[in-house]
Amino acid sequence: MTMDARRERTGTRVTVKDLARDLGMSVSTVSRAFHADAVIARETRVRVLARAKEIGYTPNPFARSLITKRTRIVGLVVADITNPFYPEVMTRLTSDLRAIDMNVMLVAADQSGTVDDALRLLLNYQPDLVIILAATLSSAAAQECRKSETPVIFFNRLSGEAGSFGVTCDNEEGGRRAADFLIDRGHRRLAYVSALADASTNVERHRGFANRAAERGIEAPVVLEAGSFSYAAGHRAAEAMRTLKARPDGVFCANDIVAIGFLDAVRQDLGLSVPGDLSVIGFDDVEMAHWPSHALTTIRQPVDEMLAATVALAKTLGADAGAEPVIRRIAPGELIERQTTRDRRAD
Amino acid sequence: MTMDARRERTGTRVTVKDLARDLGMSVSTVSRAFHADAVIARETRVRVLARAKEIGYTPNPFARSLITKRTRIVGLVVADITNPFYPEVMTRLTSDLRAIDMNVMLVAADQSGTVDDALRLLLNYQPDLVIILAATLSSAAAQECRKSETPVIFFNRLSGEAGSFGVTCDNEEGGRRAADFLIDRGHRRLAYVSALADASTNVERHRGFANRAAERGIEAPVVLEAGSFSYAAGHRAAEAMRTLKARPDGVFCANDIVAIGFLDAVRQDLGLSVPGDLSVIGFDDVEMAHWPSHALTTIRQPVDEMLAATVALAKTLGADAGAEPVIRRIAPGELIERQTTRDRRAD
DNA sequence: CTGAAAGCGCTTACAG
DNA sequence: CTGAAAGCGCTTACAG
Repeated sequence: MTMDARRERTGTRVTVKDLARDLGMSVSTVSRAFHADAVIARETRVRVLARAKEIGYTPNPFARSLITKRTRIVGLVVADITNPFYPEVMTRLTSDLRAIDMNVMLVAADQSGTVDDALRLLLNYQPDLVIILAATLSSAAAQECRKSETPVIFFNRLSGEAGSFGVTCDNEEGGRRAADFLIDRGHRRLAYVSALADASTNVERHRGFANRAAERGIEAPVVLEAGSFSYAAGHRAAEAMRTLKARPDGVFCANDIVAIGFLDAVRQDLGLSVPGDLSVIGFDDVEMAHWPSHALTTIRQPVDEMLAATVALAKTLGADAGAEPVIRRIAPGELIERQTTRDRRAD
Repeated sequence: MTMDARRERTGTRVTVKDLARDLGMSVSTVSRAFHADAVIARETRVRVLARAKEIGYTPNPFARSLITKRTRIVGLVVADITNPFYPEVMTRLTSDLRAIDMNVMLVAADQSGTVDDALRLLLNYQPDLVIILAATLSSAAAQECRKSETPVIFFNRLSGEAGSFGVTCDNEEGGRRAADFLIDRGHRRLAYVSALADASTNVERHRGFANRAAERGIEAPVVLEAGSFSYAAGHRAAEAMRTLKARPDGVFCANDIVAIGFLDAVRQDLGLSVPGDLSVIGFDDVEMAHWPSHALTTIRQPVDEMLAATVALAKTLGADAGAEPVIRRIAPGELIERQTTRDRRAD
């Protein structure tokens, strides 16, 4: 049977068998050529690899994982995609992971609640690793991961579940810096715009902000509830400011997108001036924060370092799925002063 | 051997064998219960499915695809992620595909050029279908898809390659509408801000705009080269306007993100007023277009319909991979008038 | 260092 | 309608 006839019969792919026959070697030998740590003559490996390239053979990953129990698939679970911080993280993570030969299977959760089903299907593909972006897991879902012995990395937002990995910014420190920045510049009536109430990022940023204010003898920051990490939520929080007896002069928002929604509403609907009447600080430094239309003062999220830490973790877990769970907390980047804050000491 | 001991030995998963033994049936029968079109007694199927649910059995998709040659994987290739139009498309596509039981394997191409390698790896996983978002394929890559008989759908941006599927907006019609809108309101010196020069979306929008202007006896629109679909590119195009002898009074931008970059630069760096000195129209109606900070007049991209068409196509191709290639062109949504355009007839 | 054989978890003709 | 057997494309002890 000619090679072409064979390929016709078995679908369109070249298999080990084809390659072995072509080279006059056994299937075992051919297979070994593709495993760096396999015992095989140097010269044999070279011949196999060369010929494989010529006829376009590449091992079928499904057949391989059936035996090795490793799939080189990482499941990426994404929810809150309206935050412009995530698209970049997603794509960069995907290409960085590809660089260490891991493939990303994407799971999108439009509404919270659907994550569970999606995750279950994902788990079917036996990912070597699951990375959760911008979401948390229900404890049922977390348990399924544990049961299938799939390590989970929470990126940015941490989870209460024990036994999982985490990579996050030191959000509390970020909150403290925001407080210092405002207080140093003469702000005295602080407010925090709170996003998703129990997201770790939200809680920690608030805590750092409030604690630092207390340490410096400033009245506790008022909390304006936005409710989620979105533009619309920031908008709503500004409306809520109407009901306050005393207007805050320094506002720290849970993140940039919330800050931008807040800004737009404060200026447009409340008719106030920023930074004239009040200063606003965000968190993340997403690209649009530097656009002149927003020019938002904000704290940079150390994305590069977070990404690097995540990939390093993925690599470790690739070698040893049973590694000890660890939370990596990375210092926030600098506070970037733009045009939504000003010095009030002369007021 | 107890079930638990067996699960210990074979990793952590329950297999057909386990379930068959548990039920006192053959492996074949159990397998048949999971295929709607298999010949099996109604009652048997019910029993199998019920017990499967109890002990958490679900067929291993890898083992299955080894035989069926269908993976239920769709490869999603994404490039230009800075356009906020895409994150939404990506996640919605992912969940819609999940609804028809297809899983998304993500490939990110940061730079053009890397798509080829990424695609090759993807093809290894034998996706039933590849969807290309915001990118084109090199002809080498396109040929690899053909060779492996993997259907390709181009979403939004079309490709010159024959034999592939396409879902796009009727961009030419969109361009015509932009021209009519501006001309009807007294604009006479038109300009087009061109993004990626040979992207089909860019070419078609420009063509429709220019053709309609010609039909209505208006001088051919000046072309301002932005060079890509990004904020920074729009910014550059505004700078390029400095060298023009006559300033345009009506500008149609290749898409919203380019328009926003253009707007910011026109106002900030050129010190011009929009819509006072000139009107600006975008294309897409991304979420931020309605933020008061931009309030961009734009043409809505019919995302819902495009998504629906893509999923329908995916379904068809799932049933019959050899379906006749087709390009679906969907009428653009309405032109939404906001605050970057005004009526100049009284000027 | 290489090859023959068993087996990963499934599906699907083929008998009965 | 059900079961035994072959086989999908690989990897990996086990001999030699």
